[in-house]
Amino acid sequence: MPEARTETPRERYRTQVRAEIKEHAWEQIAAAGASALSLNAIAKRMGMSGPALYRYFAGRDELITELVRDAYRSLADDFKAAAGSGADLAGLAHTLRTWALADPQRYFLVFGTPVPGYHAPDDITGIAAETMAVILDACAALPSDGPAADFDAHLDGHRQWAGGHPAPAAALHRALTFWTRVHGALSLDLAGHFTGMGFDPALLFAAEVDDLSGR
Amino acid sequence: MPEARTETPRERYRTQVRAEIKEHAWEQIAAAGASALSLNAIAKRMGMSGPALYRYFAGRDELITELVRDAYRSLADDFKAAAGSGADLAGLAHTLRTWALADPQRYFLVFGTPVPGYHAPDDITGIAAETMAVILDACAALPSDGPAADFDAHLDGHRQWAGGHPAPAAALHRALTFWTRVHGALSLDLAGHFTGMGFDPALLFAAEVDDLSGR
DNA sequence: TGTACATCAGTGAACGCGCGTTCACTGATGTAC
DNA sequence: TGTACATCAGTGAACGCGCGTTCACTGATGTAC
Repeated sequence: MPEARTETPRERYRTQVRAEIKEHAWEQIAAAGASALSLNAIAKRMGMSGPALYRYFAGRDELITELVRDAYRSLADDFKAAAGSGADLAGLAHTLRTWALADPQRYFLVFGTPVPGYHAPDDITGIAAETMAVILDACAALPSDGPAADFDAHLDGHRQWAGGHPAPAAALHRALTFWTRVHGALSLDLAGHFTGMGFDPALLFAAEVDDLSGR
Repeated sequence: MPEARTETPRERYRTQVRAEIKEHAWEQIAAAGASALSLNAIAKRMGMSGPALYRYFAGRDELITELVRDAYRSLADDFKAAAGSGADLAGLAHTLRTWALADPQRYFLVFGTPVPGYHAPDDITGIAAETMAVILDACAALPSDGPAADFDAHLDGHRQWAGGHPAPAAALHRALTFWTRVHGALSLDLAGHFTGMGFDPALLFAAEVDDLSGR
């Protein structure tokens, strides 16, 4: 369709440079953590002057927010793709672990130490909800057995976070449990708290996933 | 005993000022995170000039390492005190949660986003081992039931991290599981990932602890 | 008890650095007639 | 196809800031005789 609003060369260039800036930002974060991210350093690596970046981002804060958004987006997309390929809860756990190991500092940018006073924009919260929805689906698909925990009753009365998902309370509970357990094993591993202990963190993670799926 | 080597006034003053510097450092970390810790800012708050702090700490890095060490120390002491008062595994979980909530940024200094390239001194690893020993004792005291997980066999062959603790593999497994689950629920909570979701994070934590203790 | 000396806490100036960000400007690229 | 103009990417200088850290120095506190 020739009438379709197509990108001008300038626009294409703009989005390409923006992407390149982000790539360098990620490299810098991977190397020294998010707090060491510097616009000037990025510019230098790209062979341009510092102020040039202000053509593409309003400032450092906007760049970081954009990186956070991209990180959430990428995780949500990975989850949806996994679910689309028929992944169950264990498959989602594997997806999260792979995503985290691919770039630990990206993981920590999202799930690590919060900066006091920072609040994520609303649309980012929305992307996080997409991810949770995939988990909820997977939990609802599992047979719910065993005795109901005390917590289940509370969840039944406080389920707005599930965005209207019709899953039974036991499934909501399992979704939250999935989230916390998987992050517990992952974050301690990535933070290096298992190094030198001798056992294989991957097996500990697998054991948690087994326990989570078959109960 | 009058012969006991007693502190000179100067030594007392020194240790007191060192402590005061650390207190201001913790306040600053609580307010803006560890990456915002600044020697000059601490000095200003104490009404002294920046270089004065170099009488007490070799530099910023030494101060931070000392804070990390104190944090580990304080957690290990709390655990030992709890165990000494007869706390079981659930009691230890409560101890950890209380410790974390008392100063979330202290928690994140120890268990949060790692700085790439930083390695803690050996004595800190030793303090962490003290904490783990308390957990292992509590796990060994619990009746071990249920079927052995695949992971247990691996742990039996890789138990040097337990420091010679004679607990059976199932107890080792439970100790690690305790550690990861409790951190999973805590770190997501403290990082604000549950805010606005509607349910009570304390109840989720309690549900995890219940599951951990009675199985 | 008093004097001479050593110790040490704290100061102020200075160094060098990198940061985010603004501003006026140049030069190339695209658009309109 | 060519000319006039608008758009916009990128530069270089500059501002103000706070940082960690060093250095030579002052002045008070403690020690030895």
